[in-house]
Amino acid sequence: MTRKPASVRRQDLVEAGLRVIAREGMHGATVRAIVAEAGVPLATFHYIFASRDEMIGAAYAYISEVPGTGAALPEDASVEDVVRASFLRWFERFLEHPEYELAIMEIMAYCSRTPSLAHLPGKVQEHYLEALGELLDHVREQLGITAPAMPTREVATLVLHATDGLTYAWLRTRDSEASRRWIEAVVPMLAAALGDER
Amino acid sequence: MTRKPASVRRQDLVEAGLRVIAREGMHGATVRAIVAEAGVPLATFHYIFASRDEMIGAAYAYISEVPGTGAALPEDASVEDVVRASFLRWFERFLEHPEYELAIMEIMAYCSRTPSLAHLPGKVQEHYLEALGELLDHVREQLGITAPAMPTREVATLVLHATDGLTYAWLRTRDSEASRRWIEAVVPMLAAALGDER
DNA sequence: CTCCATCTCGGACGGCTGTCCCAGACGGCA
DNA sequence: TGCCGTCTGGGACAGCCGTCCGAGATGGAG
Repeated sequence: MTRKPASVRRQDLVEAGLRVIAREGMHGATVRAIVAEAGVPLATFHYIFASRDEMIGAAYAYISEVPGTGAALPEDASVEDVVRASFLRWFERFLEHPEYELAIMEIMAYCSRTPSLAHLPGKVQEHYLEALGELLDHVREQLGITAPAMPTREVATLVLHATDGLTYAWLRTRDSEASRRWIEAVVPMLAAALGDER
Repeated sequence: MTRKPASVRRQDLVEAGLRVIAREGMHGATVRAIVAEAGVPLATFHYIFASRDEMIGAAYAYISEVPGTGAALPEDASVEDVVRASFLRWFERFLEHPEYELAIMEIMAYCSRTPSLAHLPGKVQEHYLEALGELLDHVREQLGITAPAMPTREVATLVLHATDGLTYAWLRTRDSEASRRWIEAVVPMLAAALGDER
């Protein structure tokens, strides 16, 4: 086995762990399955992590560091057009790897059940809201919105709840067409909150 | 042990299973933990269920049979008032046992990972939408709404996504005040969809 | 009362789990 | 070159897992 510093091994294992959880679920993500995915011997795992829980926590924290969807806006777009395009782009990316969103949901549930990890979901949410807020501010600037109907933070909350609701519902039904219809209905509401007052 | 017909034992075990999942999570809901909760010997479990998975499926199906929140409307209420009151009542009930919603989320994830149970989440969602639709029609009738802005089914979808989003987000943050603020922002949108056109 | 379907229940099975120990191999620095 | 901190990796541990067996208790039907 090629010799690697612990920090690199750590990231390898975290990424392998996420792949296994996405493929097999939290139930099948045993230490042995993860080291097999990473191609390292079993004992390496506990050389890097004190426990399996620590690794799960590291994986959950790792997730929220992945960057959001950067946006490239068309020239003469309305607020509604921009919101629709952004939301749909997020959704299409979601559809490429829905099992990852299921994995994130499972990890969240596991963390909130585990005392030593219970603080993480709140931090992840905070990270989401911050990243979303920056994105929204950027969009508002580009669209020349000067008298917003709602503070950025509140709009970010609105959007996050929307993606959360869509994620949960889609994972139950796997009905992408229904999801797109729902997006179509929600976009005007989000656009109204993002745009200028009245 | 008092002698009971299999059908009653079955329900006992399902309810005990739900209690254990709500308390310990799917991870801790072992067959042994469930029979201990129900107060029956281990072998009884496999006398009733062919496998643990079968019991999980039965538990998930059992959930969607629990009735929704019946509503008692005030006399001269606006559409918005009714929507707000209904949503807040649902939320207060949610807050009484949030660990049950977490349990349902975990069961949903587990089912959608397990081939023999993968069809259940879709059925549960269908059941939700149907029950919600009936409730909404009832509300519309009482409020004298004759030219709805949106078909019932679509409004039900809107509401379900809203509760899903709130559930997911609250479970991360456990911030009830933020949730109430979000409800306040969403209620007008839902009311507009529920009420008469324009 | 007798019979038999139904239900109870202690115990055991192999397999898998997270964690740990310890000997050994590597490779940068003195 | 020799040393020593860093990393590798085989193997083992106790414990828990889902599932199964088979003998015994029960109680309503005939």
